[in-house]
Amino acid sequence: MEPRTRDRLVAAAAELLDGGGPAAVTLRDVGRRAGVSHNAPYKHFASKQDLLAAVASRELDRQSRAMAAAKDRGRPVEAIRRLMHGYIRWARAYPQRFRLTFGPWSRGSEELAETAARSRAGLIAIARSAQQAGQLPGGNPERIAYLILSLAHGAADLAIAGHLSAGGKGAADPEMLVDDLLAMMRRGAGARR
Amino acid sequence: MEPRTRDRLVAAAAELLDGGGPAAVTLRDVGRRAGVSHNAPYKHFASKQDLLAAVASRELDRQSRAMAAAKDRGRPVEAIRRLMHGYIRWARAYPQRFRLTFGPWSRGSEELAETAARSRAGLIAIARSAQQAGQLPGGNPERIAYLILSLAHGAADLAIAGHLSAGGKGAADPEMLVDDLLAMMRRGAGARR
DNA sequence: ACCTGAACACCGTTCAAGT
DNA sequence: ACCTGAACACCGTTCAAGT
Repeated sequence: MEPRTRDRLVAAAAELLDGGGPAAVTLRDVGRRAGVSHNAPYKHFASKQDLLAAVASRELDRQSRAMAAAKDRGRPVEAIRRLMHGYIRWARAYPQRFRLTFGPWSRGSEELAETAARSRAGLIAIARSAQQAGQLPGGNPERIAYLILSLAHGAADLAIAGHLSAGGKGAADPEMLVDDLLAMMRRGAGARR
Repeated sequence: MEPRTRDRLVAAAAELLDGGGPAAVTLRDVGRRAGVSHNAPYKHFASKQDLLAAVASRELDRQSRAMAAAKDRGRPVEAIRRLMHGYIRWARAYPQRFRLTFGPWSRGSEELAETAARSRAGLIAIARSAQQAGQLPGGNPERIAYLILSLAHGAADLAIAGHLSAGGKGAADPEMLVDDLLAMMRRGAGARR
């Protein structure tokens, strides 16, 4: 059985997005790549924005699955480290999908917001485990989790934009910053016992 | 003397950008707002992308100036805190300019990259002062500065995208996360003396 | 030096119609 | 249920021309 037209449209849109951002995702090219007319996408998506939201949804889905898979593998703090490194690797490998996913497409799409929330809940749960294991400082686990996620997200975004190195030297790379933060946090947790 | 056409074009572009993102910045509207033909922008900018780069440059310039102004006011760590809070306030007040500034516009524009580098150098200098005053942990001041900047940047970006709250509760806001990180760092600095 | 108006190719979207 | 082809309004960009 052939892959569904809808899936082919989403895949084509993702490829075009990688090539040149949302502006490069023309419905005519999407249709051409999927082997249908430039008009067929409208039978599956209400608009171009809807099609792009579907691409973002697919990316968030994968992230959510990675979060769930990492939940019970190794020490909690190591799981967090692995997840954040993976997040950064994804962002740098597919900067356009990364930007799209956190763009203004969450607006309106209920399902998209839920997938993202589920993914974040997974991270928070692991952070709570790490706290209980004495590998992260105490306090609200949400705040700890969001602190780590915000750093990884910001470091990845700045790296993509080329704003994370002084004169091209690259004295700080995103993975290193995540490790620095986790080390600092571990020290903070240790001081309490 | 009337404001220069060029400046009026940049101002018009910034307003349109705030309204609806880069797609809403049509050269026809920019021209209309500046009181010239839809074609006049091409006498000042090579392309629409160039015009948007000028908007980004203006924003980076302001940031760079804020960085310089904060340099010698109060304790270094307080200056950093004030700067990061200001950064976050700017990002949330003008999300489209924030996104544009760290978008793919740095590519090609030499001047833009230099302004950004100057701004970052200012932050690094303050971080170094804070280290010497025992208000931040030791180590490479660049890494410390980029750690703080990445967190502020990431928290602001996630907040804009609506990905910083679990179910709309808003358990973590960007300013709070910055304060958490700085407090943790101060504790780390204290442990060494 | 700075601006205008016509023109071109392209794009998102709509519509009437076909299986 | 899914797709096509023509058509419309709009946009970035170019060009010849005007002061």
